Amino acid sequence: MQQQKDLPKAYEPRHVEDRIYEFWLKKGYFTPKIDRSRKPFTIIMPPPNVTGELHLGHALTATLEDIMARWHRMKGEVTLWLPGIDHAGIATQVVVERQLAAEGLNRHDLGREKFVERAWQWANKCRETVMGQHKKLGASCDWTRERFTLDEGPSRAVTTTFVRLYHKGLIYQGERIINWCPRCQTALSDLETEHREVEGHLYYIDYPVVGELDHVTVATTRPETMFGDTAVAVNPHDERFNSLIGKRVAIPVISRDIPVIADEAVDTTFGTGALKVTPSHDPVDFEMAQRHDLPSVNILNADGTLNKEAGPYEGFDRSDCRQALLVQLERDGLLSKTKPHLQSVGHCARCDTIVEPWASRQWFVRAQPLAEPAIKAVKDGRITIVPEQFTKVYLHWMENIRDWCISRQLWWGHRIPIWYCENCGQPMAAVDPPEKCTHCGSSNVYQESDVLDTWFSSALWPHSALGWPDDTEDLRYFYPTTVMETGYDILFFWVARMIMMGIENTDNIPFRWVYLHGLVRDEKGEKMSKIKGNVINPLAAIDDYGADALRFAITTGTAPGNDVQVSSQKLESARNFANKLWNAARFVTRNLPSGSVDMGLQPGLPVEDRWILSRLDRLIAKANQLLRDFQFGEAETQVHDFLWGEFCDWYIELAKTRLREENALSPVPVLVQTLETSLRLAHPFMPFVTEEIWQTLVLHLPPDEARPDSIMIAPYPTTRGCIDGQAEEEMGSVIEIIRSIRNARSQSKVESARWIEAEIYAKNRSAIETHRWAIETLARVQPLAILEQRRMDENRQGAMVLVLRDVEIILPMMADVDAEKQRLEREKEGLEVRIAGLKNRLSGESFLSKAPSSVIEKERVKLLDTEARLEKTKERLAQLS
RNA sequence: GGGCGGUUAGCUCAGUUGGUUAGAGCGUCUGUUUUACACACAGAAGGCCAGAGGUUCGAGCCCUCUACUGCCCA
Repeated sequence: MQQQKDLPKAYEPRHVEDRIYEFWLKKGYFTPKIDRSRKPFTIIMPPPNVTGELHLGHALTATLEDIMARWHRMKGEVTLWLPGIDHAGIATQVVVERQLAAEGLNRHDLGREKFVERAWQWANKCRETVMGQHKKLGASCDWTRERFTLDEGPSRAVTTTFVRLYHKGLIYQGERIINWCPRCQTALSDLETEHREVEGHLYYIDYPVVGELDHVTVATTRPETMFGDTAVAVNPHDERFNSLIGKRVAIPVISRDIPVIADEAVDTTFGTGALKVTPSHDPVDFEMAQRHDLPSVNILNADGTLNKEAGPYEGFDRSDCRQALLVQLERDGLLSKTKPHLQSVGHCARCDTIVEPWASRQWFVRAQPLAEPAIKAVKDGRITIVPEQFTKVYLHWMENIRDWCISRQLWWGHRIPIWYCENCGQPMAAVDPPEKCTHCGSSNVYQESDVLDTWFSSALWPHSALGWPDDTEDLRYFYPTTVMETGYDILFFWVARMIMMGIENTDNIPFRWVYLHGLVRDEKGEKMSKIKGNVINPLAAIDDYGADALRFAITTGTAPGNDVQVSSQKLESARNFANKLWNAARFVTRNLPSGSVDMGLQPGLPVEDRWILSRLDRLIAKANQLLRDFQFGEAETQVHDFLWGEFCDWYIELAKTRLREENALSPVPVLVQTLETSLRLAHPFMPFVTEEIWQTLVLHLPPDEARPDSIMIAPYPTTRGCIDGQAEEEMGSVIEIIRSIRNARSQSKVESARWIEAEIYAKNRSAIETHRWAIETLARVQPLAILEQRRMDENRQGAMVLVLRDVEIILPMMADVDAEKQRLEREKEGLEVRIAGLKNRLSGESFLSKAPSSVIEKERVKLLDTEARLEKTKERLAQLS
């Protein structure tokens, strides 16, 4: 890789990212080498749709998966992240139909074959686009294994599964009420139907009783369905209607007679208590019709217009029909009441059209037998869902599962592998097209025209993407996979069904872990959508801020399963962090001597060196633990805080003073080691900037055979036993001294360039003395006297006295006496309050007997420290008055 | 109707076995071109952790109820 030895002043992602990605690709790092002696880490990417481009939700998915993949790869595990694309039946068909419409065509003008060809052209283009976008993000997935759900292999997995389930009796064809989208002209599953509360009306319509002057009033939200009524039902215990049961009433307008029946399911409190029964267009009515052996009358055409059953309203669109019918009923005096009513209306998840419940012959999966092992796998802990709260949601859905409508009246998708015989009419299920009917031998067979629900193939994805139904090496090695990572909104669509079908087909769980992330929202907390126009395009964000910044912005400071709000402010601060890291690296490389640097650490390192190495060790332990627990956001925060708040703010500043000092031990080896280790820690989160810096850094280091060519295959840091409590305490003290002097300067409005005089009294004088130069430089104090004991004889009225935990600082000529008195008075009060609290706690008998001794000890030390501080503060106050 | 979340600084959010004086980013205010970084540095202000009870030596965290709010399922 081309690498400049000097880094430009600001990090410029656009000059870096593509070059680095190409380098990784060329090296083949994304493609694992199967090693049967080692357990692999496998993620199958939940495939994005071929309907266009990736949005921020996809970017979040990809980033989290990449974090995991890179971490495990660096840990030396055989890592496979397998990318894929989903054919997205309805969604894609909608897109292609829209393109055709722009040319003044519809799909029937083209015919099925030509239409599917068009869809393939579109799909292939999208496949490229999506791949390119993932590359921009830095996704380290194995492109040599990329799969499309309509590829030959996955397609064969679909037909194989269908045929097996069919023969096991787990797939059946039947007449049921399904959700019909009149715009897409296909059946939908329950999951693809979104219910929304809509302000509608409840219409009270009078049905005349045949042969009498009486009538019965029924209440309905969908008056136009009355043409499909085949009964009026009342509750048998409802005395109001007792005399009506068994009589017949006439449907208004078309005057068809229907019986009045009694059924326990009728809710006497809804409407009038009399219910019109429309078996073809309502699920509850459908069941009631079966109980009473009522006929069904279908009143709709596939496009949502009414058919001949509607008499004068034949050909009307359903909504036009409702309006016109209401006018007529009103005129005829049959509409006795209209009142506002909040109702739940199903909408097509793809095109938002109101769906119609419609009795039709469709293919279904018998879900309950498949759900049982899927429930067990989660209950007995073979599959763990993170975060845990989604386990309940999963189990609740699984335990109440309903049969799954899998046939779609579309052209784009896996065609159902059922053939019918022209002669005997028998259906046959077969993976390969049968030559003749297995029942009568006729060669007159034709295939079912419907295709399968896209999610049917998604359900197989973890094993089909690895080669199933073939017994491939990939399948044997990488299955069951390790983690399924996706948004919680598709827990049912994807995860639940993958578990059902995975176990059914392979007798094994599809993945060990399920990690669910939250949804991406805009800065107002709203879901991003093209209609609202509040989408942040990931590519545009990468262009403006860099891929690392985008990744960091959407994953940092978030808890698993919680929604994330993205804003340009967040992207900006993420970019700033990348730049901070970049500049820290510039500082380090700039101070490297020409030629190779000896990275070796010598014994007897200065305190600040031992301090930063100790802090780094703690970070390493924490980061690994957090990554293990899927707490990526927190891991990133920790890395960020260490790099910015400890390494940059303190260690580099301290190192500067040493670099200026003639005989001081060079901080360079520790600078380099800390930076290099931090880069590896940060690499899974920010792969580009860390690689770019790392490559530059190693140019300065002595050649090392063992060093890999890329940070992405370098080992993830592990702890090295550098924890040094004593160094941490001492540096804590130094930092406290510097901070309080800076604070005092600022309060007293001392110009920042001015040097001021200071005296420090410290019991551990020699320890503080070691840091003399650091304190002088960073607090801008000179001359500085460091003494063991306070010189009691002195009583400088104008001095400011800072009382710290075990140090006192005198800043002569800093304060006006009154202000200083007030400040100390406030401080005294604060300390007294604390002491009172601590004393109170420590005098409680139950606290002393029940709290662990370590906690008690801590409180005691705290009390002693605070009392000492109070004493000194009081002394100073006495001096001033 | 059933279920699951959320409510912590002006805004967006962390806070995972209950244990210092509750944190970060952004924003605000005051200073600063201090040779890595103004995409920065230094300092500051800002919180009855929704409310009420309870458990505990000790509660932002556990339990109960209430309010508001979001989502999922019917």
